[in-house]
Amino acid sequence: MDKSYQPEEIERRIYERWEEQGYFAPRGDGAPYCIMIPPPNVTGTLHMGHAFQDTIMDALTRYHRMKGDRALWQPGMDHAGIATQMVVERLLNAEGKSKRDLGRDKFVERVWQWKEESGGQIEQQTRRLGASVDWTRDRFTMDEGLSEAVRKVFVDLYDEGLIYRGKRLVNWDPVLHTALSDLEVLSADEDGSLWHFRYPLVSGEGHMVVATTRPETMLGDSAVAVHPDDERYAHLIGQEVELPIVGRRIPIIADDYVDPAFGTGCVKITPAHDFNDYEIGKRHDLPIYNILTDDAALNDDVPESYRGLDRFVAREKIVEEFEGLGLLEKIEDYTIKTPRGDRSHAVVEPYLTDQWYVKIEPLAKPAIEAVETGRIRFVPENWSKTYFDWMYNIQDWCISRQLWWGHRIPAWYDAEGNIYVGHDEDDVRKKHGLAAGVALTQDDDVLDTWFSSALWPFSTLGWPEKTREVGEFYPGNVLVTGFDIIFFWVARMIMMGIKFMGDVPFHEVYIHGLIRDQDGQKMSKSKGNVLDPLDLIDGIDLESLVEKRTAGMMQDHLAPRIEKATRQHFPDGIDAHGCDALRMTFGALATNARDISFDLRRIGGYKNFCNKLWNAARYVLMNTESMGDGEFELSAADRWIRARFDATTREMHKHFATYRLDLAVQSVYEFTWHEFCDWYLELSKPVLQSDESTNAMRLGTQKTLIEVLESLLRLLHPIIPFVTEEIWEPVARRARIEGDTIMLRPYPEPSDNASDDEAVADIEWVQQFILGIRQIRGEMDISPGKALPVLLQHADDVDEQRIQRLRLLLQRVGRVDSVKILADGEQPPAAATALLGDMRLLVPMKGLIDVDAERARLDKQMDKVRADLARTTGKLGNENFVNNAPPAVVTQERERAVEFEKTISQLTEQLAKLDELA
RNA sequence: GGGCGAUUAGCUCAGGGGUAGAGCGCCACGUUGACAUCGUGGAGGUCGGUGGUUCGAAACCACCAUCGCCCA
Repeated sequence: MDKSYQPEEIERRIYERWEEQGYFAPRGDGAPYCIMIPPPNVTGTLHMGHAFQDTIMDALTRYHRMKGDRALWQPGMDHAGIATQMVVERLLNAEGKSKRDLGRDKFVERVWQWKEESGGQIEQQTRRLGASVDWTRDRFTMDEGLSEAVRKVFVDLYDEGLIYRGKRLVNWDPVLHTALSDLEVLSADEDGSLWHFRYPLVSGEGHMVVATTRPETMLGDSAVAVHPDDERYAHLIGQEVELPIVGRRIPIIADDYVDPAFGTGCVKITPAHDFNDYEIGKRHDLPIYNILTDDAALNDDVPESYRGLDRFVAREKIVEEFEGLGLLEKIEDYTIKTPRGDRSHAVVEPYLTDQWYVKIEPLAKPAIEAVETGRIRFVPENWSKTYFDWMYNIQDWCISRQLWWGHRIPAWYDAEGNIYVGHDEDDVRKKHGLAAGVALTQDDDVLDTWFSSALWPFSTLGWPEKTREVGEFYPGNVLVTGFDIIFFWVARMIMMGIKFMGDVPFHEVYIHGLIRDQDGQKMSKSKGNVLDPLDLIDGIDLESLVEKRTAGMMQDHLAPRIEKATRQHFPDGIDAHGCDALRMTFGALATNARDISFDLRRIGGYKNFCNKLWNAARYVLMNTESMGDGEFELSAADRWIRARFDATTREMHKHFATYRLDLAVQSVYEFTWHEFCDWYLELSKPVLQSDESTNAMRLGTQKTLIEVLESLLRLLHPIIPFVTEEIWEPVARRARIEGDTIMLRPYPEPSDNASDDEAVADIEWVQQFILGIRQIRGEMDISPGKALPVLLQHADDVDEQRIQRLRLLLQRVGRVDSVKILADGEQPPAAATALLGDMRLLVPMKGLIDVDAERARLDKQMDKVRADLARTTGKLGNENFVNNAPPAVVTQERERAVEFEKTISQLTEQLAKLDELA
């Protein structure tokens, strides 16, 4: 073995072998365990969030696979309609072409080409992360099988009346020319104005003043509304105003929606271009005047001088004209919530179009119940609140998109505009008895990308065909995802799963936090703070990193700033850390927090951990070469480390069961480094190296070294699969364990044996002894190599026995040269002191120890103990405490007080001794 | 406006009614036959604020402050 762990070559080699050997496929006859990967979009490459999520899912899958479950981690990718179409359109634009130049078929072909590239990259990245997904079952949302599932669901829902076509106001993206669902629209405060317009009363008795943030929409006004209880305007209700510029007479109506305190209390009503106004229009049966085109320019239903103008140009012109007419009352600065498309970032327009909708309420009801009744559990539990809030207020889902990339809606129209829905044209003709001569054209629109994602838990398993997998792996066990897509995805999977499979798609939803940069900022290309997980694994030099972060920017002007920040944050580029170090970092970050700041400095520690493990293995292998058979004897240290391993195993099971990978990482890190390496390996050295030990003792320790290490590797494997696999092979051979791979060996189970209290107490005593000596050594600046004589005062029988049994450990590990028990009454020489229970460890000072330094050291200890004692006596002096606290707590406090007093008297005595010397 | 969350060591974060924790960073010493990607010792926090509940609060409750997210 190399002297240090070198991950690069090892990782690739091992992953290839795992995949070739088919280890990722479900196997055995254990209980099925299934996780569906949230399919990444084929829009590029995986980011830190994916890598984080993949690590969690892989750890869970490997854990369950090792526990003997028939584990399936289903991989796949999402076609991501709008997102992918935009990426490819941008590529085309860069070539000076548009999608219209290509036409629909060629364009879609081009997107498929892109999908192959991007998908290939994503798969390679997934492999580098060590993900044990079953590649043989890889799926894509636009595969034939999954498309069939989409069509069936659409047709079934339509036939049942749960999908309908309707003319409604939608969120219209005038750049992408498509409808968006509510979820795809992001609103943010932007600076704007509030314009106050005068609308003259037809009666000629003055005017009404309406306030609006959208002047241009006045061309489509159908009414002016006031609150029914608003006395200022009560007499005007039922009268009319004349709409300036347009010249249309529109009524003054009363509606509760109007807030009399806002502006003048008069509101212009534009049913075609505002969601609230649309509702009011419906209530009052107002005419709807659509004034916009698909591009959000004004259409031909407005006065001639406005036709064809962009909405924002028209706005200025309207304001000017009002001013010219003397009808502009005033303009106020005003902050408005501006809705923008989450992909195009264009200001979205409420726009009246024909769209397809899913009637959601009948689907939402059982989905709410599933969480209420606990058939689905959110982890952390809190997220169910978010889920409920949304589900109680859910709106019908607009599922049609005016895109080219996606599942074409399986609906056909005849010349009269009649709608026929079916799996394909033949099916439609058969179903409706349409002759071959009847011309049918298919709906041009495609489905919202989340429509197919909603079917993912069963479409990937082969549904609607009755495959074995559907029976076996549906429902899945847990969905691992971020809270940002609870509405987009989680809720819709639950609805569709219950509807079409008659059961929930999974029983637990583990919601993890979102990875942000070291400052808590969301990682995004335009901020230039994205990290490629592969760069953390393989490392990258500064110039390449700068190049990577600034290439292909949508906004070139940001590049210099990004370059500067990058050079500042990563002056030396990024070191290679290996996949396991990255995975362990992600594991440690998998807390319940919703935002996770990824600080590069954390990963270094886990790289060192891998190296530590590697070297521990080297030590174990070196020292077990000559391991024979025969009689063996376990020492206290052997028994102690086995007990500690057992306890750690218990913790690991608990942490996996509760999705606390952070605590799992902490437990196993602590055990590996601080118990196994720092103590046990050190304690094993005297046994292996001393002439005093017997063959049976040596063999006992050798067996313990190899057995605990082998088990430890299995304990760690779900989190750091590569290094554990690499080490496991020689270790397992040495331990005479069969098997080609650690990943199919059983996960350690805690033993049923009672914990080995005697051995634990022995070793804890040894630790206290050695720590006492080390403390003296450290603070007295005595070289670690210098062996010290130690005298013991007040040693009781137990101490004496332990000294006999454990002397070798004290001497070798504590670097103690001799241990001598002072007889009662024997006068000790001047010495530095450490306390171990009632016993006092004395290191004679002659030539070694500075009296003042020792006094300072003891004073410090004294201060601490006195403070402790004061707190304890304070408590005990409080009648309420003694009467009300649980007896065990009171007893504990009393014992503590006795301890502290004893310690104080010992320290006092020792300080007096020092004074005698001075 | 409604909802949710965060505030603990210099940094990143665990914890949780009974003596404040980890990793990283920092200081000192040290090449001890696994590991200098290391070892040993050490410094460092009145747990955001104010009230309340309690024998006891960093933890539970209320309010406030600051920051953040989601929904109108």
